Amino acid sequence: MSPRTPEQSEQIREERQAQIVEAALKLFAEKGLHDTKVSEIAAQAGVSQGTVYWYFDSKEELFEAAFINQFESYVQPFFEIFTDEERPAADKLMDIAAASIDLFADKTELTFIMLQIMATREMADILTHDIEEYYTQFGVVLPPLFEEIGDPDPTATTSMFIAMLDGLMLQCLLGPDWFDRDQVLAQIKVKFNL
Amino acid sequence: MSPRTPEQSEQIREERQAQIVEAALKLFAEKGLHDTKVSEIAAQAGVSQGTVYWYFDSKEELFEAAFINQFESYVQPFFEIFTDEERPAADKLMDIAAASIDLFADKTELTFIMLQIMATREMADILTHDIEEYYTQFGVVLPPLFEEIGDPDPTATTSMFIAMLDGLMLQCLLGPDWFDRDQVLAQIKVKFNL
Amino acid sequence: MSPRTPEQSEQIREERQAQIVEAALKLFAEKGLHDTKVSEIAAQAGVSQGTVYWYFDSKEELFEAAFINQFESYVQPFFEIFTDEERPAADKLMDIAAASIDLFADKTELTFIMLQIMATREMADILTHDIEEYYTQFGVVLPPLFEEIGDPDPTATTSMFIAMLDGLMLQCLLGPDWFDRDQVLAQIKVKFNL
Amino acid sequence: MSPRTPEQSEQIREERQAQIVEAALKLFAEKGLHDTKVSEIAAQAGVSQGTVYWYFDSKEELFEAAFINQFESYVQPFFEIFTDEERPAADKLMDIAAASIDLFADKTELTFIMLQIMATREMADILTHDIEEYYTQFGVVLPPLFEEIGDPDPTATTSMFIAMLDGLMLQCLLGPDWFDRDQVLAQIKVKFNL
DNA sequence: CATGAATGAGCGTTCATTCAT
DNA sequence: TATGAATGAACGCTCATTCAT
Repeated sequence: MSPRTPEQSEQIREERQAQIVEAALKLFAEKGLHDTKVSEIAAQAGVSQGTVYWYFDSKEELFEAAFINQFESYVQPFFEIFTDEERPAADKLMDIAAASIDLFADKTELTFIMLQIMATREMADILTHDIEEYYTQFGVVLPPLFEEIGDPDPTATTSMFIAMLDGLMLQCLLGPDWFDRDQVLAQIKVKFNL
Repeated sequence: MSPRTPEQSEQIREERQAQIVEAALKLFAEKGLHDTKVSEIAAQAGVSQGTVYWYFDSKEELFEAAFINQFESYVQPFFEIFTDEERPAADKLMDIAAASIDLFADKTELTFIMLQIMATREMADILTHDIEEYYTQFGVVLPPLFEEIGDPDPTATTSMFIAMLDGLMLQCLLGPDWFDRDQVLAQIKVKFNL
Repeated sequence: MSPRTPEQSEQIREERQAQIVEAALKLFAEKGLHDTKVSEIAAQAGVSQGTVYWYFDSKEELFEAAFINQFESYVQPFFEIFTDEERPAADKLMDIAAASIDLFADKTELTFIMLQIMATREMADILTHDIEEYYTQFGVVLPPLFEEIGDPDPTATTSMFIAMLDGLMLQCLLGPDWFDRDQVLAQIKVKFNL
Repeated sequence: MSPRTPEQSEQIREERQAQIVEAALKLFAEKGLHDTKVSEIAAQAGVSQGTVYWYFDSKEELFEAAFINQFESYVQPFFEIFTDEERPAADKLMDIAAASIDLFADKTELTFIMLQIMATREMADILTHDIEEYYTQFGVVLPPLFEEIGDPDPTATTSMFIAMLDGLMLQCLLGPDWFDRDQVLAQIKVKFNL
């Protein structure tokens, strides 16, 4: 009956937020921003509608929060690979390919949401910006790696490489059986001389 | 004085329908199904809201009609390449790559809409089905071509090839400047031995 | 190819009008004024929507026309009985009862429409007026007949008598099997001393 | 500060629902289902349109709810008379007649709505079913009563009796002055030997 | 006379958001 | 903090009516 300590309060806040974000992520991925009702998110999260608005100012903000929150953990693995000084370029590139495929298969929900953002020109610019930055990073980091392994046109090859990974993402989304992970990785190794 | 002949009626019907589909396509691509209001489509098409409903039973039906209508002309070029008996496999594959890139750049609107459909799991199954069929076709036609040019693993290579083209589509959508068409085509030629 | 004579024109007019009124009557009776669309009436009558408006200024006018048109032939039998000088009062009253029951069974459609009019307070006053006049007529004509046969309270008896006939109408509408025409007529004869 | 207790919530729910049903009943009776706008019901009930939909899924459901809700209290008096073991048959029948007339005069609104339901063939079957059941009850309970008082054809007499009461209902609806309650009751007593 | 395409006001319904408790 | 009742702007859709042909 004693009032909660600030720490407890904080903890509750974080738990509730996480609950709501998780619920939102699931439903947004399934049905998109507009077909997901706040009431559904509340129900899925086991809280009332009012509570959703206690933690987020609007549905859109919740969407952004859900996206950004997850996006960082999404991008993390790549930056770890990028910054590993020791590993040879060829191995790094193979690691990126593998990480990419596995990530898409794992974090399907976020992937769907990314796609939704890209599929609509007028969607919140912040998000589009985040995604563009992510692509840009790849565009900066990858060419030197391809150069290192003697690729004749590192820029174009980078485009192909990124494109291929993104395309595999689409195939993942359509269904888990569109390609064989290991066979495809093997061919990537061959085709890109890794 | 006299009522319109059936031919005139039919012609009017087709014209109006085309107007509306065109307007819808544009707006759907820009803003997605939900953010596009029927009133906007009507205004863009230069007709009244009621007229939209004279030709289509619902906004959703219009979305599907707009999609399917365009989808066929979208897919056409590929089937023409597929069925050309004379052309060597390597050339066909290069033609497909070029056609794909050019198509995405050309028919941006439909491409956006396809992406929207894929980005939402619960979207009209008919449409998803159409798209899946399209992918399946590629999965059937391409492996023999890669086999013909001596590729060691035609299935996996096909996955890579399709993925790459789709990924380039995504890059097209993000903006026209993400890659250089000709350089990338040149690298495709090299990497896939075409 | 020669133009129609005025007589032919007139005949066509009347035929068309009759077609439309008949169709309207049927649909109004089934579904009521509001649930019957003009397009349905047109289809049922085998003409275009525009044609309906060529003959009637509005849906409401068509409703009234359909009602009034039929109402006269509905009321006719009663006035014939009323004005037959020769027939004894008791026989007249039995005739009225029989005519009433048979009429309700016969002209079900109009009966439904009358009921709809009565069921809604704000319905076109003209129609309500017609119906009230019809009741009033009965209220004027019947008491003397009951007086003639020595009824102690002709006014109250008239109310009962009319009410009973109307109530039998309701039973007719609910279904044809709610009462046995001849048995009920026999009891009317007994109860009202006819 | 603290959220409402479940009891408070429940109470509010019931109050609001009653408000809305009452408003709906009034307007439906006056103008019928279609001519009554949800916005009008909301205004009459002193709530917003949204609130109407918080309590009822659709206008039609509200119509049914309003009807059913009231129908039970409508029918109640009759069943009390039916089940009174002591009272002689003749008295029961007179009670029924009196109760019927008074009910129609009292609960005019529900009576109008019943009539609307009966006047349209295609109206919600549940409601028609309720009304039919009500008639059937009378058809079961009344004949033995008439038999008890020595009526020669209890079935036919029952039809007449019910019909008369319904017909008086119609006269009530047309206006309060169409008949004199006590005089008519007196004549009923005479004619039906009660 | 007749057609049916076109109109647009109007209504039912939804749902993000607010707020009293 | 949390609830869920309440709000009302907004939108999809209907359909009586009009009008060019």
